[in-house]
Amino acid sequence: MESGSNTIHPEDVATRQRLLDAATELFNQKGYAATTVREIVEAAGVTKPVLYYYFKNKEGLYAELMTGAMAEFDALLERAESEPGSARERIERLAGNTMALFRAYVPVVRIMYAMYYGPPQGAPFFDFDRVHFRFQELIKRLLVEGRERGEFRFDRTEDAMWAVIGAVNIAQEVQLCHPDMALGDREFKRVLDIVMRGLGAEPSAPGRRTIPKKSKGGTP
Amino acid sequence: MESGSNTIHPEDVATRQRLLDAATELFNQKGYAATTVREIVEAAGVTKPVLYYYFKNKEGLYAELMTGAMAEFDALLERAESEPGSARERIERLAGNTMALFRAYVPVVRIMYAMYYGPPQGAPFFDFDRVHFRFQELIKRLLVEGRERGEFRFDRTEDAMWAVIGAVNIAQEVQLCHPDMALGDREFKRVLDIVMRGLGAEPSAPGRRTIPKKSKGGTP
DNA sequence: GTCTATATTGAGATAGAC
DNA sequence: GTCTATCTCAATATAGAC
Repeated sequence: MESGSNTIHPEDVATRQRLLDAATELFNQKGYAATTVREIVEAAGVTKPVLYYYFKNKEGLYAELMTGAMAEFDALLERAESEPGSARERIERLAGNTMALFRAYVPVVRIMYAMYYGPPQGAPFFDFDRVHFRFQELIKRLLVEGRERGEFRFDRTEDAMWAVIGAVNIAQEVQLCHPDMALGDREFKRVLDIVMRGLGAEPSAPGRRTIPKKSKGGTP
Repeated sequence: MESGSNTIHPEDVATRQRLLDAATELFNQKGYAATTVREIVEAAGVTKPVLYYYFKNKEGLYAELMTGAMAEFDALLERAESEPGSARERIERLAGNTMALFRAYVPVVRIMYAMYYGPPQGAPFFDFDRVHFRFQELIKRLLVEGRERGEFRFDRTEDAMWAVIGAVNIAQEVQLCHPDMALGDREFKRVLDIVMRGLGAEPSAPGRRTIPKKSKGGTP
């Protein structure tokens, strides 16, 4: 302030981040409602006014956590809308990136799950469903595109969507609840490949090299 | 007591059940911790001592809800251990029965999810993971059995298991969180069929009537 | 202002009559 | 089996000293 500097000092971001981290930790341990501002600032090694400076209040801090993570996922979906590659490639890339983001945000995601499934805690509402729906719609579009291109073969788009999302979803749940048995990138890819195969996709040449068939679906 | 009757009067079960129902409703609305005994008994139209008569206390009532549902699922798994049919049939039956049970217990399951994901609420601990693991193990065994019989074709049992469980899991989540778009028996079966196909299973003759092949895997 | 001691409330739990 | 009346106890609020 006094120095008139318009740069962000390392201490600023560090302090801000320490508050976010401390809040994340505490919200996870005791829940949002049971966590007091006092506990957060003590854990972050700052005083109350610092929290009210960076965030409006406890709700603001919480909102920052939620919107921060959701915005990243939104951005991921945005990018995924206009990416090159076959439908299958795009679905697998989207699913993989989703998992990577999920892993990076596990502590925040825990809070989201607690808010979504848990009892009301007086926290401001966030529409966690919105991004899920957007994800679903994108998957559906990619599936339809893939079917039109002849990559996939399925009757109902909804069914195919649930099969794909089921794989992503279970990988997320295991990551969240049983990190010890979490699926790595390769494991997840293999699970997704099972679904892809179920959707009539060609084997993705893991190991053996196959020549892509030119004639498809003809009479034997 | 005085009549010496050993039959259970309709009023008895009704009262007990009303308490369970009222508690379920309230635990869902406000969470376990925030729900008072007074609210439960008022909602059930009885007085406090009635609750303490049928259940030891609030924890006992809660425990009854949890163990009741879990016991049913355990029984389902028990039965599924020794059932006839192909591996695929058994998996599909198990998955279908699981979904039916899930639907029947949705209100109780909501409480379980809140306890599992939500903040601590001072409720007694229940090992919700146990039944999941048992379910996973059974699925794995059926998958291995199916592969040995030539019904399935997959490299790693774990991958196949996650693909199957992913389908079951997503069906449950949609049932729980978006009942309006919940998968019915037929829809769920179709999603599972996609996974089965991914596992190399033969198409399950949906609609058209096919003669079961006697020779399998032979050269065409 | 802050602190401690006391009051008040409200929740879970029980005794004993009917 | 159910009720009325009561008890215990912990959290919270508040008064009043410092």
